[in-house]
Amino acid sequence: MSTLRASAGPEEPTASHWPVAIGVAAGLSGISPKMLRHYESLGLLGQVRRTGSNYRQYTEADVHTLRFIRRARDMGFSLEAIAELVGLWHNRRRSSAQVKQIAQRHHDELTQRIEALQSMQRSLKALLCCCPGDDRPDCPILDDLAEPSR
Amino acid sequence: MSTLRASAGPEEPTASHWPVAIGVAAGLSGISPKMLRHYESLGLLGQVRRTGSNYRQYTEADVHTLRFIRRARDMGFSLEAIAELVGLWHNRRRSSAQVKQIAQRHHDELTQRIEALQSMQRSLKALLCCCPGDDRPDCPILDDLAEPSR
DNA sequence: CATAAGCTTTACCCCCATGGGAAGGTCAAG
DNA sequence: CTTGACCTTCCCATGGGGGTAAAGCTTATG
Repeated sequence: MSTLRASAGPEEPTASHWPVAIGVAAGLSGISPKMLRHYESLGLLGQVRRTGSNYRQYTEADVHTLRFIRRARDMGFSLEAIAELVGLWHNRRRSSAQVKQIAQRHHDELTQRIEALQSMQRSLKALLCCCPGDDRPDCPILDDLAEPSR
Repeated sequence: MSTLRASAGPEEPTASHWPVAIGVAAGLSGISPKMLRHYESLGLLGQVRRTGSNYRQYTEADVHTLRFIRRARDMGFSLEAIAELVGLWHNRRRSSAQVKQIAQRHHDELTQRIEALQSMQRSLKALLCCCPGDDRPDCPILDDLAEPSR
């Protein structure tokens, strides 16, 4: 056990000492150290402070932002959209309309992706129900892929 | 106009002379030359014949396989699954159960992906309907991303 | 025959979001 | 001091493509 890690329990919601090292920030935010470095390189976090030996030091505010990012990612926002959302979150002169527009755009993209997948699934289902699934080679799935019936 | 291209109309379903060059095969199959080379490097097509000057030559059977691949791709099969499907298609000792298993697995994966996207969309919708979308900064979307209400 | 246009070849770099791993520096405990 | 966990940067891989460039081949035209 290293004192760099959170001292209390596993996945404790609060860290003992601020600022914290990347491993602790990862545990607290639910984002892997790998991704933390990546997000930083993409500018999602601004500049993270460093120790004399170049270790990253995450403040409580940083970890708060990371949790924000994590939840946005869980909703499927692209990293580009997340960067915009974080920017608006930290901007007091934002309008809720700006935020809503980003969210609405993502919602519409989700609709399109869902419909595309559902369309594939409908085609697939139509073929699946015709296939006997037995030991013989005759298979309407392959037949349709070879030359569609339409 | 080059005689390497299909001679009759645009997007004609049959080519004049077999074998054909990659551009013609691309037009006939609906797969870009780039992807034809990529699929070949992945072993989806076996080895394509070459001319003395190293140009690929696609037979009618090759193009038939390419159309098979194209339709499988349109249904969202992974290239790995497509490789299996092509193998079964060309194998007289296959059983339709083998094909059906691959298709069923893909169907289940689609179900999971659709459900994941729908779950995101539900969360998003719940936030969207609470956001006024006006000029003021107060935004329940940002509030929820910052600290989820539950 | 010569040249230009258009095709093909290989070999790169890019996108998304994420993961693995190497090579080397740093730090606390035994 | 050694061990081993942790950190740093950098490269490579995924899937399913996109593009770009330099070079070579083929065909049509003058």
